[in-house]
Amino acid sequence: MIALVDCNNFFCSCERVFNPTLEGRAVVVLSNNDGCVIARSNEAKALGIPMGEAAYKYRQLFKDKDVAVFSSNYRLYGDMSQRVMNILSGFTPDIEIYSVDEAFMNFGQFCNIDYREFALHIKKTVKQWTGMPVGIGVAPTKTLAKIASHLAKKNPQYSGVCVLSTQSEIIDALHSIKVEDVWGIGRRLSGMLHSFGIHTALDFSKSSESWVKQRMTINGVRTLKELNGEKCFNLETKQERKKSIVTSRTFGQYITDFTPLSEAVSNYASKCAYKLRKEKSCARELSVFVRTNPFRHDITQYQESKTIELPVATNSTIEIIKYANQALREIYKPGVLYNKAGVMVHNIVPDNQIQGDLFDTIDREKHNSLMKTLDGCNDSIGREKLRVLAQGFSRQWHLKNEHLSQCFSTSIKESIIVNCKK
DNA sequence: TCTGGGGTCCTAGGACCC
DNA sequence: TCTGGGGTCCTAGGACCC
Repeated sequence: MIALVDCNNFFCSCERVFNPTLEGRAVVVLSNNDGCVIARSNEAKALGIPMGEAAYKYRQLFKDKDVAVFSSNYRLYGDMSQRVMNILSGFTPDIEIYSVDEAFMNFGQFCNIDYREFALHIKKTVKQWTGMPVGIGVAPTKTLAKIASHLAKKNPQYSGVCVLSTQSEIIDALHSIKVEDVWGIGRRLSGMLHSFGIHTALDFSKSSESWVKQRMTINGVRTLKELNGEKCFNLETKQERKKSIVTSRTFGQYITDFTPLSEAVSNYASKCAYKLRKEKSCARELSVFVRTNPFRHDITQYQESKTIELPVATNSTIEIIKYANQALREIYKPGVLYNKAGVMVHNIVPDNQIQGDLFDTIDREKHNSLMKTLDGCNDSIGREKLRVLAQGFSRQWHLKNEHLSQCFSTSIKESIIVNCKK
């Protein structure tokens, strides 16, 4: 059996843990730039606030209904996530951290246990130790565990835990789930399935393999088999090396000049380099992209990207910033109202398996030790305090986040620095 | 006025190899 | 009139996930 532990309304719950007055109140968390609604408490869902909608459309409703609005505070959420995952890892090392707020756990190794009792115990422990409410679904496959956790949240009588073990329990569950709510079936495929009269997970589970293969490729077949109790997705317990890393942002205001655009791109490049070093990886390719606001039909649209192959795989901030700017110069067009840019690194290799270059002019040892010092400083005194000059200080591109909560659980060192300065 | 960010996998088709 | 068989690699586009 496989369990899926899923934090309830994760970002909202993180805000609540440190601000109990929010209990019982509608809470929403907005995306970067306070753009879209990306998390809602149950009370906010009940008010009909949809997921992913533009926040400005709901300003009045927020005011009228006294909704607590937060900008996203990813430091806080990342730290809370780690705490929850640490606790789960204490129950079994056989765990896959699937996303910031979800983990699969292998229950197969436990003999003679009552799955429901065990899951309730996990749920209670997480709540007690971190304040985070979770729902748990237990079933023979990952896809069914997803369905079980969905049911655990929707039906109060389950008290947050739903176990699907017998055939009849599974059939009842499949009957109650819409096909578009099945893991792996998105908007396009569910639309197609509806047109064939397939509306519930149970309808879909009865489809023939060849029919599904033809219309939904091999992934559809895997989902089909999983719904019928056959494991196709294994637990990925060890973290694989990332195949690509992206840092991109929508700007708080439009940018036209090269210099601030270059500063923004340099900052994203620096972030990519930092992420690479944390993964002990280097990249052999880098892309930069820029674009205008696609929602503004009144302005000339422009969107371009440029990919550069690096002579030697690297994770040096200095080098990556240099190539990012080289790429940016090739796609920069004056007079354009840019509203987003990003840097992507790919063709990633382990940092100890790098193909050298006979004619390399860079002292890589020196870069490495400089980067170690850079990270050491920034990890202890606060992010990006020490930076490459190209990253600039004007921050014309900085994000709008007018409703940011404190970094309750991670800001101690930074506040010490501030106090020392005072 | 105001609409996020970061990933993965699969397939078809083209180019190329012997 | 008639033109094989088998394979790899790359890319763009589409689909999905959180």
